[in-house]
Amino acid sequence: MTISEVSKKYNLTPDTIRYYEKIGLIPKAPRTKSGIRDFDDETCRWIEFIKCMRSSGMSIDVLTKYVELFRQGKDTAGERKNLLIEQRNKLLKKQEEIQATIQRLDYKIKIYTEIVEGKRKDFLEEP
Amino acid sequence: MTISEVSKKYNLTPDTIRYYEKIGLIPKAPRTKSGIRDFDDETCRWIEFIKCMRSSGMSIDVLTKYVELFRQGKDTAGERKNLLIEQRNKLLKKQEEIQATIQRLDYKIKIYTEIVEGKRKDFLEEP
DNA sequence: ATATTACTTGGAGTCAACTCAAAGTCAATA
DNA sequence: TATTGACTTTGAGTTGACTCCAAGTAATAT
Repeated sequence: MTISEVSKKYNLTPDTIRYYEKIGLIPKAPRTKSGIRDFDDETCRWIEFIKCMRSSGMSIDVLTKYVELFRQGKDTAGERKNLLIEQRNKLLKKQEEIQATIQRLDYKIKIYTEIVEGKRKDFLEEP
Repeated sequence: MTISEVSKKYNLTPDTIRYYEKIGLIPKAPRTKSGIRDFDDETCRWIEFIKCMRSSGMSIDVLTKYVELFRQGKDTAGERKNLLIEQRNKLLKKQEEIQATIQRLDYKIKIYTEIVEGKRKDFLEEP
């Protein structure tokens, strides 16, 4: 698979994919004899994994650490597990923050609906 | 309230609060005769509101837009409502992404637990 | 009266995560 | 054979969101 095919498949720009490879966030993709990247399944799985993790806001720093541990082999399984647990906890916290914000937005949207429908004229100009 | 008091109350640095004021993310705080900020309740409520919205990852750009509409008065209530709805939808999407990532992490953590406990020796070195 | 401390400003610097530009290579087509 | 288009690299530039610095002022403590 060429970089542009992978780029379409995962909706990442070729530049981003090359950047991820450069910083060690995904393995170095195999190359054709003329030096062009020819992505194999394993590299694609890494891209998909990284994309999923990044989409939740996980930092590149943490992910490169994970990838690095991975490359060091099975002895680092425990450390990788701890890293993932820590990140999961961060995501849970983030989820709570988002939940709180959504609830607040729901309330404000309700108020705005009443205002817009003219059912509430006593609107205090408050955030 | 001085800036350092507000800073402690909301766990934001004074620099961040000044920055928020400068870019119009919060109203200009009242000043003492010697020019020092003396935050009132309304400004504090804005800070708290902005802090909550920012904690969910909402962009400064969108929030300044909201604040700007707010300043334009009640005619913009409909537009503000739409803006909030759009942001709520974004947060819902983000929440789903995080949820998907957490589930994936849960699975991986389970696998890692088995590996660490020696219950799984057939581990394929896959992301 | 001087020193300390907390504030003020404008502007520069930092960091994460891309994103773009320039110059070059290679395979395929007109 | 020449051009086209997709790839390559290195390195610089951008964006968002702060964060820090230097120089200055004002109120308070010694």
